[in-house]
Amino acid sequence: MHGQNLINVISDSLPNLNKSESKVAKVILSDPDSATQSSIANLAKRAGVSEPSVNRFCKRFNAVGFPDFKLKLAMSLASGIRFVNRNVDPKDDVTSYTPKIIDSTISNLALIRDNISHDRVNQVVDSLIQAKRIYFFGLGASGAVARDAENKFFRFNLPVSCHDDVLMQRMLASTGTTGDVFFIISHTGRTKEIVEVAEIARRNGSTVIALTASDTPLAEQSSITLYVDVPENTDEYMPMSSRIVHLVILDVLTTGVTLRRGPDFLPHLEKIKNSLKSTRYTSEKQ
Amino acid sequence: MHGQNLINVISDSLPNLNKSESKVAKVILSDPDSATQSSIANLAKRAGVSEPSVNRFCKRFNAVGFPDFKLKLAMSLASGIRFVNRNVDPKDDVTSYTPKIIDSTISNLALIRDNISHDRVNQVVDSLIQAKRIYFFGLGASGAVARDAENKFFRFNLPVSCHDDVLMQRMLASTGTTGDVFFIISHTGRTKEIVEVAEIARRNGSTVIALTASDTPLAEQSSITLYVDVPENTDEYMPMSSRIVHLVILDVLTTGVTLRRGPDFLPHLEKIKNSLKSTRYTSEKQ
DNA sequence: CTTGATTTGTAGTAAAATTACAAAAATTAT
DNA sequence: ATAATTTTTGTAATTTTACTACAAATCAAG
Repeated sequence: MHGQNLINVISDSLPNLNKSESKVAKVILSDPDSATQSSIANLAKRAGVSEPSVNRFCKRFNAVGFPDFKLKLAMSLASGIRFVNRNVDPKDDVTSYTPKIIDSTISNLALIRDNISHDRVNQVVDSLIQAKRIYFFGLGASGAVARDAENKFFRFNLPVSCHDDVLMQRMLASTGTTGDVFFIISHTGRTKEIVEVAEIARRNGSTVIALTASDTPLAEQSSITLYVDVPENTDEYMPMSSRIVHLVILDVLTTGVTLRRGPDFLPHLEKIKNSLKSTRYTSEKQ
Repeated sequence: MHGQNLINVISDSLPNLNKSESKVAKVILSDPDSATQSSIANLAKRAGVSEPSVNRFCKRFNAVGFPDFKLKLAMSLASGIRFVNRNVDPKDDVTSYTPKIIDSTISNLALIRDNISHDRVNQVVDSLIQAKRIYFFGLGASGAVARDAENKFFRFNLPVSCHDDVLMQRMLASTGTTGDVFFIISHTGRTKEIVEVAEIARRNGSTVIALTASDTPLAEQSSITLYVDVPENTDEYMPMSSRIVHLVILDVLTTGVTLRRGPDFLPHLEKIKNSLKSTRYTSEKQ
């Protein structure tokens, strides 16, 4: 794991701590910022324990000693992710649920950053570059993701389209041939229709790329799968954030395609950018 | 600014430092990480100066003393080095551009987390809850965002729809009345058509909520604006990440609406969730 | 060169953190 | 239950670290 946030490590191991250690933990968690600025004596006093207890606490969390612990705490505060895995609570107000939701999204992105297979990404970029035609398929929330993907890939001068209608997807899948790429986006990887579509497409010799969870029927039916295993959200109030992760992965793929195309391709992208200029009010700066 | 990076502050003021201070500065800049872990004696020795010189150096940069300086240095390393300002380079390969893109998205999210106006979010949640009808409008990439928003808000039993067609948007805006909410999403806030649509809607007494950049024509035409100022990406290879930020803000808004609705509303959400179950292959676990 | 200001270092002091060890709890076996 | 053992916690001494006051050195201007 990529250096999990110290605050969360502490709060996760809270049940495994002994009496004085948990006293220290609580004081630190209640106000981590002030903890980074107090001396060991001060913190010990606030927690109602002895100084060596605080020191032992620090060592338990893989710090050399108290100063080192403060340093690590400060760093993990600075790195920004404060509420990872903290669920939204019914009595939260804006000031608390807003950072919670954003932080949870951030932590999901950090997770995929550390776990995505670069080989797979490369393979997918290869397939997309060689494709005669690209179809982006998705249903529901993933429909919007497919839509976004179309918008981005359109700029590559590739014959690309996006479909969120099951019947249309079926028809296209069954008329697809070798060289066609069906890029299927699905959070669950278990939606029957979409799995069937993948199967049909593959039977006809098309390449099926799936952006979905691992160990799912859709993953099985695909030529290449980019796995996105975002932790299940058990909390009613927490929004599903796999969409965001999907979108960012598509950003990665478009970047991969752009780079593979080489610098000769940049003028083309520039042209598309410029074509939109006349539709806008100019900014004061210009 | 968000607490300027200490490293940059030091290297900027390098010419204004006296002999021993600049010796200290050079040692710190040459290896900031190790500086955060050394004692004042060690650092003094490495810089070839006395301990009080190091101490004075720290005070010059607004630290209480050496330990406080180390803390600040560590924090600015943690927040800076990770994300922020790492552009994709034409000779990057998958292993380098993938984390760069994800990190840049993360840093944009962290930025909005620290800067979004909670009052505005509250106002918008209020408006959405009281709305007789909600329209989500967007063009291009923002069309996909609007689409996603519709998908999410649909579950609230509110009459909601999504439109990415300019003519349709115009017609709806001009037939809107008091109580209708037009939620307009735009990265630039300068697309002529969408600004006009906002103007028309507001003239007819509808509420116009904009999710866009500050100081733009669209922001001016709106009743409430949620500002998303994602740094301009000058780099050709860097994908536009305001979409992602927009989506996450919509997550925040839906959470706000859910919480405002109170726990009585949860069964309804549950019902919708269940309605999708039969469309899926069950997971092995169940 | 001399005067005054600034910079730097020395030595002593204060504070902070750590260690070794002993007392107190808690746990286990009898 | 109670004795034995382990674990937890605190006390006190030690060591390390940082800071302060002051003096020496360096530098600049006349």
